Amino acid sequence: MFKNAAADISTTGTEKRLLEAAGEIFAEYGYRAATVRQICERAAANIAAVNYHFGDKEGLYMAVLRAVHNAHVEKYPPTLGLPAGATPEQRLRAYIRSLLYRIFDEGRPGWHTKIMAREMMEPTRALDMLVEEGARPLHQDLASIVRDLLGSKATDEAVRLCTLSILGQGVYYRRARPVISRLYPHQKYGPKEIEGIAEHITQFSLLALKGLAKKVESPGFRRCQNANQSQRGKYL
Amino acid sequence: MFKNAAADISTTGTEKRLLEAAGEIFAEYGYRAATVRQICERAAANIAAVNYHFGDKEGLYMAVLRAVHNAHVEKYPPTLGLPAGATPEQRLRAYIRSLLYRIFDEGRPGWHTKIMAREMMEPTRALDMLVEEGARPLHQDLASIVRDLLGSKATDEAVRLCTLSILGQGVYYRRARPVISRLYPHQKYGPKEIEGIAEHITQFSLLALKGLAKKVESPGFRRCQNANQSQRGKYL
Amino acid sequence: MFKNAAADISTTGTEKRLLEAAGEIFAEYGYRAATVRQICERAAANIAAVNYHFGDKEGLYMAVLRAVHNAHVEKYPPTLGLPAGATPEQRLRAYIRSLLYRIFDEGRPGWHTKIMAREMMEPTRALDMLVEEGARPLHQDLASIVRDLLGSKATDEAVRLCTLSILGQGVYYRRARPVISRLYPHQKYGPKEIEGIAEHITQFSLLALKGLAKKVESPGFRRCQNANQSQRGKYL
Amino acid sequence: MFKNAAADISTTGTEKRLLEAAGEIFAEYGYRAATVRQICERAAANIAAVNYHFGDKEGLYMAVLRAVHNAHVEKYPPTLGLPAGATPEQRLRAYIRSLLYRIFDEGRPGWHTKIMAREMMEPTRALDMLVEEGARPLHQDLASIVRDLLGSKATDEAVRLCTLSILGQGVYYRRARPVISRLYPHQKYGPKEIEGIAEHITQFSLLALKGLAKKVESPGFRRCQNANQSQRGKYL
DNA sequence: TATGAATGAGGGTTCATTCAT
DNA sequence: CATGAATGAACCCTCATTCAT
Repeated sequence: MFKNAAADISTTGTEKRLLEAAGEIFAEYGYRAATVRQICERAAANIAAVNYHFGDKEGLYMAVLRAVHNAHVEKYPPTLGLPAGATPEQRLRAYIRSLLYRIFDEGRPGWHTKIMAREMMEPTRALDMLVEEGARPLHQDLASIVRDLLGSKATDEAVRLCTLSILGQGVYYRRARPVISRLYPHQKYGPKEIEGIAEHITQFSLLALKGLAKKVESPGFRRCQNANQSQRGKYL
Repeated sequence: MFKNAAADISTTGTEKRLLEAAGEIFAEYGYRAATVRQICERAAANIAAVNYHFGDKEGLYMAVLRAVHNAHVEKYPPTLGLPAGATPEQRLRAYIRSLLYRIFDEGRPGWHTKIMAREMMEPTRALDMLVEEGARPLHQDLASIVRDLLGSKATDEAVRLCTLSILGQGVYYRRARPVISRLYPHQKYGPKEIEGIAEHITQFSLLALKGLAKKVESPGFRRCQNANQSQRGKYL
Repeated sequence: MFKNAAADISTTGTEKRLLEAAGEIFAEYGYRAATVRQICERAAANIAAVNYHFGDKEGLYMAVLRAVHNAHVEKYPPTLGLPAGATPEQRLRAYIRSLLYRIFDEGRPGWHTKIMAREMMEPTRALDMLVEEGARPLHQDLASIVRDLLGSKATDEAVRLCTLSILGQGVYYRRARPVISRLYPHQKYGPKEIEGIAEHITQFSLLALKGLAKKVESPGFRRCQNANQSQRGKYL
Repeated sequence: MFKNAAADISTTGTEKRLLEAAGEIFAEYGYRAATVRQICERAAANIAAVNYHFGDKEGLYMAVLRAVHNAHVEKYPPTLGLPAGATPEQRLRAYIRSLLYRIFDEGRPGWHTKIMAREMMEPTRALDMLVEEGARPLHQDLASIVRDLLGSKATDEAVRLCTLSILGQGVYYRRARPVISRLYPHQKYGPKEIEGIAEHITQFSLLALKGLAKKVESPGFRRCQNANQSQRGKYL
């Protein structure tokens, strides 16, 4: 059909510029609102270049996702650069800081977060790949930290719920930014503030996890998870 | 100009059907991708009906937002139906349950959440209204609960961070649903599961808040919030 | 069909307001660009009022033309208010002044000139009426003055050509106003300037007519009118 | 933006056909009433061709004006083909004949006159260009001839008024054609008749100018121009 | 390998007109 | 008599895509 039906390593200059431009524009305007004319213009390429190199608009979008994903894991490696014998607390803090820096990243890998957010809203066929190669490892990394902090008796469900609670706290800062910036107009998000937020989420989550860890060891925790409304009072 | 320049109580059948159809379609496809032709078709109305009743596409969108917002506050009143002397713990639980039911609501008021999510991604001029009339009271309600739980010595910043941490946990279930459902394909979200999630978030947050409340009363907490990396170790 | 298929004397309030509003708007925007909504809005009438009272847009236009024409002959009677024994020179001056005041009239009868100008550009079926009842008498009035000034030996063709030459001078000020105002931006057209222009056209035309009158009486004038290029030199 | 943002010499076949068709249709129906569908149909081009080649309808209109203007000055060069030592009388006659041939031209450059006439009625942004590049030189050419004939003592105002008087006589034949053809239905406008009209206007104007030239040299002419009504009698 | 002219479907919007009330 | 909701055709324009070169 067209040139790059399958993943292809060799990319010409035009192709690179096209990916670059498309990344910016897809991140900024979304898949629908972005136009190939706009992309080609910014890439100083011919209108037909998109169809020639990527088949169609969707092919270009997929290629952008692949490229952005690669750039992302390259800049934010899952190892987090921690020493081998790091404590769960240290690993959690490192994880959260990494997450927040990713979220507030305005540079090229920041496209990843924006495009990911768009995929959540209107999933395309690319979301499966992004989940498998991006989100799942990230979730599993955090889950293993959480498991270490909750203790071996914690159920899988408890680990999952806590994992989502931690991720949710961080991700909210991207998702709700338009609202937050309207609610607190004077708040800035420089490196210092990001560190502050990371520290807060770390503390907040550690306190919760440690509290839960205690409860897990006391009898009745499992029932508590499934408690219906009438039973709820006694746990608080 | 057109018929409904200002808010109008009397709505004809066509107008109602138009609002209904537009609500569904805007929620599903977003403002840009939704077409007036599609909306009119579903509403069994003429193409020109949008122009006649609402001026243009944007006017229809604003009217939908108004209607959806009204239906929303009607179905989920901010009072939460709690008795006067409810404890902060009870109020927090009620708040979180209300939030989650709102989030998982698939019916008409559920459009509110979907449309709100779309506004986050691509804010229109309507977002200001939605924030002022919807998000701000919700934030303030939760913030006052958090303040009660943190104690009077807590700083405004601490209250704000904790408020966002709680909201983030809940909202994540809507935002990340496409990812979560891929990570845990067998998970269902019936009333029982929603209750379970609400209970988890409540417990998680209460443990964290109570832990923080203790720290606030011990000297050094303020420094902790602003701690830089080198100082961080001693708080854990 | 509709109410006013034929000319009707009795006009309700709505009808009058509709004619009034339509006159202004047709004069300003032309038949095509004018919209019935705009007209009805200005007339504070219902949208359907045009169809009810005048059948359709064209019916309204015709009614406007009739009304404007009547108002026109009422304000500018062809008698020009001259005494019985007025000399041809006096009659010519009066005619030209009347013509210019008509042309520069910005009030309601001024619509006549504007609408007439539009009819020239895109004649409708109404033009026949306007010519017969408006333009023809005006031409004939001027032609009789011209005949008196040229003398009895002047041919009909000479009279016609001179008549058109005089009318053309005056009408040019309306037709070419956008150009003239760009060529001479500082020129104003108050009563004083209009008098000046009228005086100029009168002088210019009288000198020409008197010169032609002399030639008519000298042999060879008839040949002059049909002269081909090679013969032309000897007349100048 | 689109292809022809700036003036472009190389025009494809489609572009030429589009200009051709647009010229005819704009001249016939005017800017508003003309539809791009109609134009594209006549040009055997796709609807989107207008957008591609000229940006939008207005861009096409501007391009038509440029093209028509160029064709116009090419066919009717301002030099008029007169020998160097031509007398003012000869230059006036040549000017008027050129004007009339332009006015009665039914071919492509004739669009110029029609479109110019439409611009007068509903000026667009193009009128400025047309005036500067078309009308102003034409006015100035005639004004210099008039000045030669009136003599050096004539005021600028007198020159301007006489210039407009001469132009008005000629232009009237286009503007009022629908009326004139109704008043004198048997009149034809072949080359012979056009020559006759040109000769008449030349004679008419020369006689007037010469008469005025005499007056200018007699004392009191300046007062005559500004004379109010009570003073008018003594000049006739 | 790359271009730019050309395409056709579909976008939102405007308009004069009609019809039940 | 008069209304206003409703209609459908047509408007200009945008878009991703294709094709001959």
